[in-house]
Amino acid sequence: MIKVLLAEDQGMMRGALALLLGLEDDIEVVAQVSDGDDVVPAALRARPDVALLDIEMPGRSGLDAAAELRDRLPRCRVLILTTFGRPGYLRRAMEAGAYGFLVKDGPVEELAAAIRRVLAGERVIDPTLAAAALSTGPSPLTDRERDVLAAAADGSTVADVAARLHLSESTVRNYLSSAIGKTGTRNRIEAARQARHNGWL
Amino acid sequence: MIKVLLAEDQGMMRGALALLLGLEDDIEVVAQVSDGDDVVPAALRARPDVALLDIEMPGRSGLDAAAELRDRLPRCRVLILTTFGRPGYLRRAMEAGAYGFLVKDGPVEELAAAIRRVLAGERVIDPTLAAAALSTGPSPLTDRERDVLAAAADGSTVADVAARLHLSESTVRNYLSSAIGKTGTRNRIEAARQARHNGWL
DNA sequence: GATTGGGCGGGACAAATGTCACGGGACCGG
DNA sequence: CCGGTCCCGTGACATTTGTCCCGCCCAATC
Repeated sequence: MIKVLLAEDQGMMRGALALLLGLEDDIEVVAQVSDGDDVVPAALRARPDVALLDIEMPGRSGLDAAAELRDRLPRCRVLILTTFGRPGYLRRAMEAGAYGFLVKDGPVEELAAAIRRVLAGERVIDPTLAAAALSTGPSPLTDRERDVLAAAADGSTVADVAARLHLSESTVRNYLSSAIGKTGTRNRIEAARQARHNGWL
Repeated sequence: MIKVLLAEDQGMMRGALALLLGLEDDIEVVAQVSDGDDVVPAALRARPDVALLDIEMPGRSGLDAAAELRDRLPRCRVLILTTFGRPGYLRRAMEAGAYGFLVKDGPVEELAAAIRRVLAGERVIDPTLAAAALSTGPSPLTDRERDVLAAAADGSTVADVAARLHLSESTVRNYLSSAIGKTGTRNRIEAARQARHNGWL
């Protein structure tokens, strides 16, 4: 019996997946959580063989949870299941020690198969996505540029961002400018879109 | 046997829901589509009793599809199933003749129950959401303001928007300014966020 | 020990953005 | 017919944003 932990914030999705996985003879869902912060505690209690993690969740992201799981529960294989096949997400998932990376677009049948393959030690990654991740390259943004861009993405003015990050306005403008330059875009909005699209935020 | 059409672009979600609904004794999924433009043709072929529609899809939105279904297949009850409980979405769903409005956050058990209730002529709406929709009020934006704001939301400059909508730059600036004023925000980014959040785009 | 790159900030400038006041035309309901 | 509202446009203006200089400090690296 393969013991699976399921981390997914959308109730209907989580319920449907749990039900669906429960139909498999060799799979048992031993824990369900809807908040990123609950992943590790639940895993320590339930000791799953495979953790199926969404990335976008309340609390910490599935990527952060994956990294912590690798340290605290190395026997548990992590399988990322996400809506967006962003290159940067895949890269970060691999760095966090994930064994597999699935997008929610694919057919449901893939899921149980991926769980079995991951448990067997195989890596499960969509080849198209892997190619995209490699061709896109790692994020060109420095930590600060990323922070500033993220802080400005919601419509905050330069003054807002400066206050929130304890920087001078000049500094904020400079970081935004270089982020815009590195992303090859024309303004902060396009830069933020681009960075988000690539999974750099 | 209740015949259900399922329109949802995310493969895994669609597959899981179909499987799940298939487990119910009195429900049969007679059609599945992943593109908004396929909804009406598929419905005309399969003649479902209930259409379960996502809003955000490639092709036309589930709301538009709902409106067309009401005209072309009035016997078919529409049930909207969406990720975001935006007040404007609910409002538009009702105007498009939908019988129910579910958010994907809720438990899966709700789904089959909602289908049966909708078919019985009942309306299915989350009370909290209904209250939010009423308190938020209808969109204050005129059609043009909405178009311009939507066109500017992706980082396009005023010149881009003007060219795309065949307007003068001055006009675009004026519409943006009034949209910003009406949403009570400070710039186009906040205005777009606000409008999107309320389901006004 | 010198070079490089990142973090941080200043100043000055052009361009884009947001605001305001003001027009005209169309259409609709009272 | 008149008032109101939306559509579309102008011109002027203040503010914000984006760019390009410059500087200093620090850590890693060669």
